[in-house]
Amino acid sequence: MEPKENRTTEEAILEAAEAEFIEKGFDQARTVSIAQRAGVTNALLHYYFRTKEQLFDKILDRKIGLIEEVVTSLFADPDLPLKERLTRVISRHFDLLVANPGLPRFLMGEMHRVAPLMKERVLSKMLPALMSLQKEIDMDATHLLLDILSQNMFPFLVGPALELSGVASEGMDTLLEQIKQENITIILKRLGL
Amino acid sequence: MEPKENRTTEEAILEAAEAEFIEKGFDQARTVSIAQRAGVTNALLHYYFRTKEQLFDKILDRKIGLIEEVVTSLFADPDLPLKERLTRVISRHFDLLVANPGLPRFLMGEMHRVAPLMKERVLSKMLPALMSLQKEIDMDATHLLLDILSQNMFPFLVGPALELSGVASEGMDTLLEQIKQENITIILKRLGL
DNA sequence: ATTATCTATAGATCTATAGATAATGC
DNA sequence: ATTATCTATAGATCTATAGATAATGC
Repeated sequence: MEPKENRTTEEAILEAAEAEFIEKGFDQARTVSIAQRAGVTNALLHYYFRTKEQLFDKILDRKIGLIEEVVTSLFADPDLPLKERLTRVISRHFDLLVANPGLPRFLMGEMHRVAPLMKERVLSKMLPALMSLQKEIDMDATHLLLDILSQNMFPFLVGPALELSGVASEGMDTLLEQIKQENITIILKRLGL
Repeated sequence: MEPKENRTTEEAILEAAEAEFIEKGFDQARTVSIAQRAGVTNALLHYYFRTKEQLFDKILDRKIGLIEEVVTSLFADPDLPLKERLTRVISRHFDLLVANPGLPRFLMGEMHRVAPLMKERVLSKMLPALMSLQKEIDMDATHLLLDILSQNMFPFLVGPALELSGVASEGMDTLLEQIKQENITIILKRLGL
């Protein structure tokens, strides 16, 4: 048959792969398990994506795209006051993490694979925006950006440990909202805004 | 021969294992590679430690011991003013990380294995100290502790990415000292100290 | 007559053990 | 006569491919 534009199978594999990779990381993820989740034979996975690594790269690419989007949007609207722009960026990034709570752990865990792609895509695209931001603030702009990302990511990294500290899942929504506001306040305060 | 109290071989394996596990994590670590580093056959590794997992647990135990030590020492000296105690704890913990820069990534990466042991050992031991601390501050004490740990750990987690932001390794010492002081300031400021 | 899918399996990679031998303390 | 060490390999586990067959567009 001709390329039946079979989004269904291909997408099913991609979705299953995303879930599996984020849950278990590259090493613990099993191609057979991914195929199973997708409801296909593992041979099909290789038919569509050739190797486990190529499949992983597709997933990683998507995820980095998400971050890229948020972070660069941060530096759009140069007319908006600095304070508003920062608030927005922090807020959007945090919301992204709420929607993808496994992302920080995933990225950290696969840092060796992530770093090069991250460098190529995110950092290079952001350089001009960072330079312009640098004119508006005292501290190092890259440092500030890293601080924002890290401060937002941390609660998700220690998620499992958070349960330890006895946070019931009912109060989770309000707790997250609280943390978000705290993060905004802390960053702004650091800049004297 | 009788148990020749052969610390040399056993310790060699432990040291090699520590390096390998911290570099590569449990999954990527190879028992053969560990044995090689230690200058012995991999059969010996199994002879002394039975399984890869048991060897790993030995290493993990040591590392958690380090953190436990610092964190609990944090709450010793109840006579010292709060500000001094916190400064000490943050400082000691940061120094520990400087001496073990791979530790944060390792712990995060193996969180599933780490969490239970962490809970059992560190948290339970710390509970009384946390309760007493709670009387002295407004915010949640556990939250504060997590903040301290996370704030200190982050620079090491994003270490690879730090290189990206163009930090030369010559200035590393002073940079780290700077970050440490910043972290202290930030935490104290948050408590109004 | 090209693409999609399946079954079966080759091949690679690792952990762990069996079994033999060397070293050492009693 | 017990412990330490070596060589060789069994066994488990996964990825990836070969080769056959079913489905579909031209």
